[in-house]
Amino acid sequence: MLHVDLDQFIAAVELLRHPELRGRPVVVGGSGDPTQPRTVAATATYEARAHGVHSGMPLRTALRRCPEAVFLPSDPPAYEAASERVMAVLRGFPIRVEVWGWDEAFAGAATDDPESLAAELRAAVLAETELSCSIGIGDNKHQAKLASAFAKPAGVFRLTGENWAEVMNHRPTDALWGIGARISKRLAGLGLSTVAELAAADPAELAAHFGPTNGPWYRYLALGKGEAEIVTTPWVARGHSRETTFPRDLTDRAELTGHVADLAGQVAADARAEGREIVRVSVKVRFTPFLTRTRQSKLPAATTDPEVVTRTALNVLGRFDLDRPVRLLGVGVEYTLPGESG
DNA sequence: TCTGGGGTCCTAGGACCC
DNA sequence: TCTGGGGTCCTAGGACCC
Repeated sequence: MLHVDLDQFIAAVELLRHPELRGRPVVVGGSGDPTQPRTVAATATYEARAHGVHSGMPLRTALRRCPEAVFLPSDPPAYEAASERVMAVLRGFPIRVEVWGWDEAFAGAATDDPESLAAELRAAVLAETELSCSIGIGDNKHQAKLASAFAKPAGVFRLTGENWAEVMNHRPTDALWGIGARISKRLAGLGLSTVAELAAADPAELAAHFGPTNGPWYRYLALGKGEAEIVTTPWVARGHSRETTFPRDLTDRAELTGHVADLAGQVAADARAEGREIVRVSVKVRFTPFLTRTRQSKLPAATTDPEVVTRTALNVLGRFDLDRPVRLLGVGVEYTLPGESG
């Protein structure tokens, strides 16, 4: 099992289009206007990171920290196109490829020498797309995914059952793929701070604290286990959503209604374009300063009718207390899955 | 650091039914 | 009404990931 991870993907694509910016601090995000409030960086080059800028940072903060940085707008179609070229290169090899977002893929192959295969994949991707990637080798997706991070930049690393304990045991639990800051903190509260401690924990006690599925699963992760099957068929989306953070808070009822109607129209059009039927509509409202609430409604029957989606979204919006300023509105839908009846 | 947008899965509690 | 024990559906929220 291999995990292919493009190095600094968005920044690398932008530098291919703007070679004159190589070596300069570059920040990509939003419409590229660093004075726009409530917009964050999608990525930052190493030169910008040296000034303390990182992805997720508000552009206005990035501008303060690095006034000489070049700010570029985010251009998803360009990243999509670059991703397609990379995946096409991978599919040219006699391997099974499972695409995992723009800049990642898992690959399965029967080989005695995964390091050589990884080196060939890296060389081919670089030669045909000018993009650098790192490759992790593991017994399963979890191990391969962590290994590719250790391989960065532009390298190959192997993490299997053989060296798992040696490489991982001393690390904090949030080093595992699927355990974030919150769970890691709760685990630490139970005296489980390292991967080794979590691996040795009592599954029943974990289940009591984190639920019957999640608790024991965390211990599995600490033991280096994980999904090992490559799925080459395209992913079938469960649903789809659209949301907007407004540069200034909204308070006017008619404006809120208008935005929700627009968003509902978009998700309905998206569903139609994908040929999917809608069974549930949800509305998300983020109040100032940052309180987020959702309400949802199951439709009496699956539909593709934009009018039904919009009417339902407006109904759901009506169930909120809208007496506080609103900074974000979102509308999401859930689809029927193939094989389910509408 | 006044904190994007788009996803997935799990959990808990209430309603309802037998 | 002095009120057991499920099972299922639905909703809201939390956590994680890219």
